[in-house]
Amino acid sequence: MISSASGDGEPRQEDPPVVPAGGRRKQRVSMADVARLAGVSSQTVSRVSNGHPSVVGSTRDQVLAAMRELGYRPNSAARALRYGEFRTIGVILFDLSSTGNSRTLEAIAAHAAAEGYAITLIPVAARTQDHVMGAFTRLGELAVDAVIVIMEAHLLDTVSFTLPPGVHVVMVDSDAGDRYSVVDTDQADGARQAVEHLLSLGHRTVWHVAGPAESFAAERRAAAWRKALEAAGREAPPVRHGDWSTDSGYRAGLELAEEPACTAVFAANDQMALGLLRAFGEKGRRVPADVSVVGFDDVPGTADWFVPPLTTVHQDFAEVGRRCVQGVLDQIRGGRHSAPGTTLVPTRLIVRQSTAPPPADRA
Amino acid sequence: MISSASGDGEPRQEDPPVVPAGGRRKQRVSMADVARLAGVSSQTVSRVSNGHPSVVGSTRDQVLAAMRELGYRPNSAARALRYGEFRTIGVILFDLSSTGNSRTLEAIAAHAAAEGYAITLIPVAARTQDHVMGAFTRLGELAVDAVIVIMEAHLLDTVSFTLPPGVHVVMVDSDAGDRYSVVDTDQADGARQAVEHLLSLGHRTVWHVAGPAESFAAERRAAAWRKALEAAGREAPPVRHGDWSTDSGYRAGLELAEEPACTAVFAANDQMALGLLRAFGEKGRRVPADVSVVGFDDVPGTADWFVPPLTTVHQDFAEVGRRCVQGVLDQIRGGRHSAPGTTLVPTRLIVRQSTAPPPADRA
DNA sequence: CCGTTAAATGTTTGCGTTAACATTCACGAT
DNA sequence: ATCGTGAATGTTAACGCAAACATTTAACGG
Repeated sequence: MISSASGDGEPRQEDPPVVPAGGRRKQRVSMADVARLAGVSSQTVSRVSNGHPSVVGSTRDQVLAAMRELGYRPNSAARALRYGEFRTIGVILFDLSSTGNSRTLEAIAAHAAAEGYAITLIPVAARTQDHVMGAFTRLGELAVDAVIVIMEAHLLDTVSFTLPPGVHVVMVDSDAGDRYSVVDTDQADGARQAVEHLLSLGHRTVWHVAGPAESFAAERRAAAWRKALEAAGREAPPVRHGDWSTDSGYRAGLELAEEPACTAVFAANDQMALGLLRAFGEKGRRVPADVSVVGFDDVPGTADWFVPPLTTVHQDFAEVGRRCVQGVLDQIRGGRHSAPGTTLVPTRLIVRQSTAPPPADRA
Repeated sequence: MISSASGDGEPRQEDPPVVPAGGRRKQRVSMADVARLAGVSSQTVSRVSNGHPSVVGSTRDQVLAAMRELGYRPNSAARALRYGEFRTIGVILFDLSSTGNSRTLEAIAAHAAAEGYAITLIPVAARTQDHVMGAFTRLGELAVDAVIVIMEAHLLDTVSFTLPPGVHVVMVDSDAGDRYSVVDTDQADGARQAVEHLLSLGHRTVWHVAGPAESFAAERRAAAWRKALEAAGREAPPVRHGDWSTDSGYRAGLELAEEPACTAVFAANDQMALGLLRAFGEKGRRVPADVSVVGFDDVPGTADWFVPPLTTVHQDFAEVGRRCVQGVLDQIRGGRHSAPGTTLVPTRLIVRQSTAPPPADRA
């Protein structure tokens, strides 16, 4: 019995093997500790830890055993200090409540992880210059090699100065393509598809419920809507502005229901389209028999469950996230900084049941 | 393509003054650099940087000026190495696509930021032991002082060993309250409120569409539903299991629509409730005249826009996030580890228009 | 004037890691 | 034997910061 020396055996199962007895002990195990136990130098431990080839098998095994026994894990702060990089990407954003943002973030996190990068979140409390400034200040003190900014560009104009040197940047959803590296979904083409779909069904023109005026995405969609109508030689009806919320779409819908000429509406997002559906329903305007509605976003598990299921423009947020990560990694690895330019991720129209030809008397 | 439509053409714009001319030079400015320029020792720079009192005004100003001129920012890796802590909290989660998770994360990020902590995201690619294990392994190499785990507990059983020592943990939505520190919404009480509301309207009993069997939250809600029925001396009808998706709710709804005795349904989340509404609509069962429906979650901007607006149990995700951060900070500051125990965040029933007394012939 | 004290600043050191260089050792060629 | 040669391992130094300790300076009572 090898264990006789230790007095009693330890038949008890090791409950939480994780907490070192004292609770507040020396906590971290360093290479030196492992080296001591394995009877080698800490450099050898480092080599094993990094899979360096010139360590003979027997030594490697000893070191690995010592690591396991002590529960060694490398100290990433020391590593970062040594290498001068953190292998971390910061993400600055306003809110996660929009599907688009959270899905983009999810994709960013997944791809960054695959590349061995961690994601640090830098939330911005409110949409004010002050808070944005604060976030960028915090960013300056943070351990990140690059930043992905998910934010309307106009809020950045006054703070771009404070972007710390040596930090690479990619923006999402921005019109700053002339100054920064930008990834965006092809808003304009999505809006064009929506309008052309409705026109091809026989509608005279298409009404538009836009997002808030401060939003670049909203502006883009509105501009493309107008352009597509002009290209087809149709008149553009007056625009209603919402704030992305279901409620604002509802209010716009109550107004539009009173417009007898309105047979087709393009809403700048699905939430507002939902509000439209509700308003039209209450006003006795049937969708799609009397009015056709197209949304934007294709919120999964929702847009397809509207009554009726919503024809909408699908955005590929996962692809946006992927390209963001690709963008910052290119910058980091290439040593370049923010090469200005815009990458557009295609959108596509998903035709469901909220669109149909206009009523016969208005065709 | 970049639409240069914004063609303002203002070449007068100041370049960021921060980048040292060479563009790609030694990049990082250290305390030593600042010290040299200011003509002081690097320790004095350190003192200024940390607001230490014993630096005379004139010296402080000199140092601050030098910092500004060089664009100095402290190296958090060195700081972390020195202090032995990272001021960072890791968050492990499966997906951000559920409203609950993303809202919880948002609250966590906001409160952590307020406390001077950063958030590092550790996404888990898929719901398999392998992937979970992988995430925890990565976690071991990550620069975090504590971890918040947003995940069904049963997936953790086999991996709990690998929780690195010295890392504090708080779990969300878990039944591991006996082993870990857990924060959860009061699922059971929410379900109880839903059932009692329906019974008080006069329904004989309440049917239930549960979440997937693996989910602890689903199990809790189902158990509380059953208990509330029993407490009222009612029979519990057979449970349908969905998978949280709208579609699974729809399928369950098609079945329930064939049950003439079914006048009240409690769905384990809003998505499935939406599917129910749709199925009942298609089958000619009016909500709430023929059947009452209650959901769970109160997805903002959505549940209140269902047709009819959904009576549902509101979850305070922001509060959950807040308490998670509070929990890990208590552990970090108190030097304690994961004090087992569960904190429950209250839920409350929001009565809208999807519930009503049962049809007269079935009261 | 000195000595004492405290305030302001400087010097040394080590946090954990790894690149760069130094050493040891076995072995085959001379 | 002796000397390379190269593979395996060890030693040193530095990354940027701040605690601990050391030094200088100013102020003041005797």
